[in-house]
Amino acid sequence: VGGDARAFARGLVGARVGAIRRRGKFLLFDLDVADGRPAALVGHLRMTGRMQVRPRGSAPTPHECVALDLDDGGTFSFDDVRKFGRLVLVGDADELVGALGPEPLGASFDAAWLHAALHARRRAVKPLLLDQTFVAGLGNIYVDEALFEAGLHPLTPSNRVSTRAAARLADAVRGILTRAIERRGTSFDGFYRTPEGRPGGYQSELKVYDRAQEPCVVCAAPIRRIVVGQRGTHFCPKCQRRISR
DNA sequence: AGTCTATCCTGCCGGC
DNA sequence: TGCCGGCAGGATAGAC
Repeated sequence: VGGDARAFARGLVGARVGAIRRRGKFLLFDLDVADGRPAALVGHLRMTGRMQVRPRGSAPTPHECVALDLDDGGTFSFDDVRKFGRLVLVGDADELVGALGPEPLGASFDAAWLHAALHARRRAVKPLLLDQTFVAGLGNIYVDEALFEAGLHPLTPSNRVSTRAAARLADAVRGILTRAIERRGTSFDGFYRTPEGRPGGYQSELKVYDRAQEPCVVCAAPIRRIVVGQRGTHFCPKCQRRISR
């Protein structure tokens, strides 16, 4: 979308796909090509993007933006209703990957690291967690859920998060992501689908996200919705105080 | 440097 | 009924 389609095609024709990796929310297709051509195809689904392989000659998906014929008879299809997604050729995928923060399910993401990293900045904790260069892979839904689980108000200054609260937050982030992956994602708005075309199941486990005015599952106080950094933000005013313990 | 704000895009929902 | 304004959100460019 918006790029130079001709150059995109020129860089891909004849390229061989090597490893396929994920880093944060990015999908990386390493390309085995020589002579200075782009070395990786980088994809991002953003809100509504979908990638799938359909039989060559089959009907394009409703909002197909890119179709790439593969040599095994399939067609790689990138479909995106809102055109927020990206599919870009880059020379060095490690450049992009290196700019991202640690993987929240990786070994380096733990309570001690998180506490130190939070205290190295002075920013509201929610926008910081959404910053992909701080931690890679967290989106709006899971940040709201993690902050609730940790009992942290979304506007808490990052350098005021206590050691104990940072430990709760690290546990919450890992637990929620692990559970959400088990349930194959969150499909509350009808957009997100698994590669098999089925909705995920985590939406039924959401405790604050999209639950404004509904009772908190812990204390029954009405869940509040505010806007933080242009993002809808949901929290329990009783369970998530501004001062962390 | 670090932090904040506007922008992209379109299907859906609520209000009149 | 039908129309239309407003809302949702990840990343990024540009502003301060």
